Amino acid sequence: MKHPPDSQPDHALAVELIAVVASVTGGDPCVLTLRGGEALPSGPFALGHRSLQAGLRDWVEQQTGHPLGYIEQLYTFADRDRLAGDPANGGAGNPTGAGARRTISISYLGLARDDPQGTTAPPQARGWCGWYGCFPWEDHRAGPPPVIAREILPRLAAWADTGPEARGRHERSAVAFGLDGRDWNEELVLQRYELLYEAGLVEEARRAGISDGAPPLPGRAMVADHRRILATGIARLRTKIKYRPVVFELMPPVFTLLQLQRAVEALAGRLVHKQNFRRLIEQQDLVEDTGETSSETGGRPAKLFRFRAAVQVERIAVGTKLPVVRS
Amino acid sequence: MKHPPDSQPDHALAVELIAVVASVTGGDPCVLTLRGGEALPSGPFALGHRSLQAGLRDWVEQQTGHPLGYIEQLYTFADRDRLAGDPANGGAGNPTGAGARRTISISYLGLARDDPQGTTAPPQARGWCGWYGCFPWEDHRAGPPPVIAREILPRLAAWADTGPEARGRHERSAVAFGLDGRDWNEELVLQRYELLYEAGLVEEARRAGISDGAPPLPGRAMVADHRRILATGIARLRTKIKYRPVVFELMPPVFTLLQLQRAVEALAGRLVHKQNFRRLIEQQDLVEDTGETSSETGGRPAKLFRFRAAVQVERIAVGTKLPVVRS
DNA sequence: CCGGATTATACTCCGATTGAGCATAAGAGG
DNA sequence: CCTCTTATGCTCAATCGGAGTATAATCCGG
Repeated sequence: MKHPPDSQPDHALAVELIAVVASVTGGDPCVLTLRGGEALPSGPFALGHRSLQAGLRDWVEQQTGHPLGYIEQLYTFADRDRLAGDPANGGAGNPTGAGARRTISISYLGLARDDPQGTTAPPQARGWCGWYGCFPWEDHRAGPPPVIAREILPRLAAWADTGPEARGRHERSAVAFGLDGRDWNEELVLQRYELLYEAGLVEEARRAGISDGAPPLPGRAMVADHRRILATGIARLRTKIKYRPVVFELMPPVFTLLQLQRAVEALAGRLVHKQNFRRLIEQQDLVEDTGETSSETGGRPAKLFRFRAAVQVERIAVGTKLPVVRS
Repeated sequence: MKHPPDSQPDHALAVELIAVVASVTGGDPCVLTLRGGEALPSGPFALGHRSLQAGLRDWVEQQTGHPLGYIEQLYTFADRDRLAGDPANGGAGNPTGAGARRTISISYLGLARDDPQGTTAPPQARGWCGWYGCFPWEDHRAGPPPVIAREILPRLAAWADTGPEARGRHERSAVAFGLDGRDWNEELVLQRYELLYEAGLVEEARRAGISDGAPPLPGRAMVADHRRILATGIARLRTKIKYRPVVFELMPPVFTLLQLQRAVEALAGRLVHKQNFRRLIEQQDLVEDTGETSSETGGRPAKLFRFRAAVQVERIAVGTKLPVVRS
């Protein structure tokens, strides 16, 4: 057909599916992991799979026992040196030259409810692992984490000073961490992680031979580039909750507005204005009153709401804006 | 390592890179194609490629001679029956069962300036092919195209009536085409194409055995599922121009605000309010005055502007909004 | 039974943003 | 000079979004 004759299937290419499955348990955002937080669920894409989605669901369910609800494709990774230094990939003994076997990872973001059906085991026992254990600098719900001012900023500044493009490095740091009067932007999860990687402040960078000499930052590392994929997923979710009603995929069937707010705050890593949040939810008709109330919370009983499923279809239509002309 | 023993590389998997490269020529949005609009540039991903992006650039440049500027990953396709009935894939003689060879297509969106350097050949001769030739129902700059009311809506309605889930089909049609008092949403390019495909109104559907009996809608079909991939690219670009200054990648180094507006309108497929558009551009500091003017346009000479490159970095920081609390 | 403490929910206020349009400026062409 | 055409400046009202005040229900300890 249309390709040159050297287009035979390349036997050194492996295609794998990998999942970032998020939930909120006990007020904290979690991701589904294997082996106590070391790795994301993943498995090879096989001919038997009807589609990428189907294959992904199979693997996740098989490896973790959790059925998935909503899923969406995240990103496809295939850089030659993305697994550099990873022991599972041959480690230092298998440097990243040509001829190495190449893995293409197609990542998905999934959302699930943590459903402690019958079990009394803690979430960790069921594979859930808190995000902020991997990214301590991302949780600003109680103000900026001290690690930023105490460790990250000085070390980033030192790194920026050394480089040939000091100017650019300083600016990227400033944008990523909201310095010089800029606002903190919770969506820049991936940019921050990649900056820290480049600067040699995270464990994975040191595996690849990049380090600033000091020990890595606090924050649990993961196998291969799984932490980068997780960062990609978190970033996507933080963006998405703002224009599509996906939070509800993480909520129980019935909930109070404060519970909903706490879930959003957990994901976004920052606090939201209570009254304005309620106004936002209500004026968009996202929820409906169940008529019942909950008095679990200590104060005045809260109304219980349920998500209006009809919204799923309607809300597809809300775009962002351009100064269009009507006629 | 961590996967079951059957995780050997699958020799029946082929990985291809495929590009939707957009530009605006003479006021109309175009995409870079091969063979007069039949196919998008594409080629197998090879071990020699440093990264997906690098491989894509190689293929596009080799096949079309156009160097790429901005590119971003779009989506990865691998459904078993996405190439159903495509002659290049074995056609009807190679039904889509298991055992068939499987192609994974990693698609990218690229932006390029059409640069008629030296040539006087028309854009088509250089591989550019107007979007709206493929999607006549997407161009609303001169009002809703008549084909919608005359052909699409009646046939969609008929299709919706027959189905078991008539309710859902009608609602999806209404959302996609802005019926029943809803607004037209130019971002839903992919939803519309997929709806028309499901309803059997487009050529590609008939290849796969889906048709409503009548001849396909006007609009040039493409090889395999390239038209779907193009729809994905257009949708992404229409979304993206609203929150990231990517239009400038399509503009000459110096331009008038009206030229800029026309480019945006070409992409969005609808007209924008002139004065408000200017206000938007200026208040975001996206451009700077060059001091020169152009009198090409027949009326009062227009100031010439240039894109402020500094914005690229700054604008990364603009997120969407949540009612956050400041402290 | 009363007075906090605690959470829920209703409303108000104001500045910024956005949609829509009017008015004026500066050329070209007759 | 008059008219046509495009460019550009400016106004006005409606809406949105951020921030805070006020009031309503509960629980709990005394």
